[in-house]
Amino acid sequence: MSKIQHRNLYREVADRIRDLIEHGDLLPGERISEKHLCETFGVSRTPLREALKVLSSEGLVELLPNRGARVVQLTLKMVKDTYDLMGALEGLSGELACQEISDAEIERICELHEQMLSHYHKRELTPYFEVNKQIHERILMASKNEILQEMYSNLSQRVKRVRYSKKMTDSFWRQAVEDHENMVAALKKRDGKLLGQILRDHLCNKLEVASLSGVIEDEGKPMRMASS
Amino acid sequence: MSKIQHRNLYREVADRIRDLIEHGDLLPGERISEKHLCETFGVSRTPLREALKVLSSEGLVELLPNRGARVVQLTLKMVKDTYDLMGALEGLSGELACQEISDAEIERICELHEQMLSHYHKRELTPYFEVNKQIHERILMASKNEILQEMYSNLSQRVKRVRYSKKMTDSFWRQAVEDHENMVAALKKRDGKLLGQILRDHLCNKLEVASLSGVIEDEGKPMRMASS
DNA sequence: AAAAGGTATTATGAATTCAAAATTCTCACA
DNA sequence: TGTGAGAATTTTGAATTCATAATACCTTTT
Repeated sequence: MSKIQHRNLYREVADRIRDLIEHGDLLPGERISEKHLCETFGVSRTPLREALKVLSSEGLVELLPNRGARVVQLTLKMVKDTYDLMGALEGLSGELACQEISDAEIERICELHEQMLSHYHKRELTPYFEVNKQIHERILMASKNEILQEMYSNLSQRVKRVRYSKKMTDSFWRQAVEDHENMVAALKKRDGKLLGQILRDHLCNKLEVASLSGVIEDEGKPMRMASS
Repeated sequence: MSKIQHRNLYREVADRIRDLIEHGDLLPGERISEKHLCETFGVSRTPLREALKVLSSEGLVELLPNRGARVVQLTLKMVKDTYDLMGALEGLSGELACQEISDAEIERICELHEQMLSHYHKRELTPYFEVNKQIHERILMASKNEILQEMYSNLSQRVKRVRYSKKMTDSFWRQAVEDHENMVAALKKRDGKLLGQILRDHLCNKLEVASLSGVIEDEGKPMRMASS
């Protein structure tokens, strides 16, 4: 692990800690040793502690007065709440996108949609998810609402480290693709209300939450994390 | 200005700075002098700087590398974006509330609604707004989604310091009350979809943004703030 | 008088130091 | 062997110090 560049130190440190959390190198519940992290990054406690404050207000770590910091332990409830929020934000992004998006960008999304369909028909799961993600990202960008984008990526970051088995049953998958067909249609018509509605109800989120049930230790109790 | 209590210093400092910003004692664009604030609060630079980091990730101040901090200067676009987001979050709160709320709490909201109607009929603007706010807050609480509540209050904080004249024309006001009638009806029926829809479209937000046009210096340019 | 260049001052970024709280360890005693 | 009081150690919270970047000031030159 290479030493950190000395520019905007606290921000770099925050980025690195985010990575550690996302990749499961820092486990939830586990106490974060300032000293240890300082040595790993080769920085003093000042920027490290500043980074922890930021991460705390991002909801990634929690600070216990006089007792240091720890990675937030997600519960099923918290993940559900987060996905509900992300759904609402995606809905808004759809509404706004219809007002703001350019014809060229609609065209680009249609192309991606075709690609996605192709992956669907060939049953190529990973590329399907990749293109799927890009479509959602492009709609989010098209909303031209930066605060929305920031909030969405913050929420996304919070739940990134949860690994669940995406049990893509055939009927689920068909439904998802159908949703996307409707999305593209709504986008072409620039029907914001409709696109928003579809995105809010898009089963992608619901599916993910549903599949969580299998990975959960116990309702209201901490969740199992990915170990990498 | 009394000295600060020495417990969770950075948090206290952040609270105090939030107040200063909200009340217009720290003006947008103006550089925040660390030294000055340290003296006012009677703390060292360490907790102050930690507080600034937090406020920065809350979107209240911006940090310029090697050039200190300043209060974020809101533009009309930023305020619009924020209100769009708040609308979406209120919509979600409505959907969730219908699933989670207790009959007693519905009853309580109905009472508040009656109060609000009474203020409306007597044309008591300030009490009307007060009760109105309480109703929205209670629906937000009823969603039982803490992250949603946090995000909403963060967004709310960002635009709090903008003072605009609420030009409550008669037709606007009547429409708002009608919206509330529909909201209460949807809540009683526990029709989440409907309540969400109403809240998203509720003209309260739109109205507020609309009235901003009068207070704005220039599109895309910084906004005039309240001076207190 | 205005502009340019260079020095002095100030403010910020980060490391270090100091104080206080929490944790661990030791050892007496049941 | 287990338990608890108290000392020693570690860790955190906050102030201070040090280094560097930005700003202000002052001189010099045209």
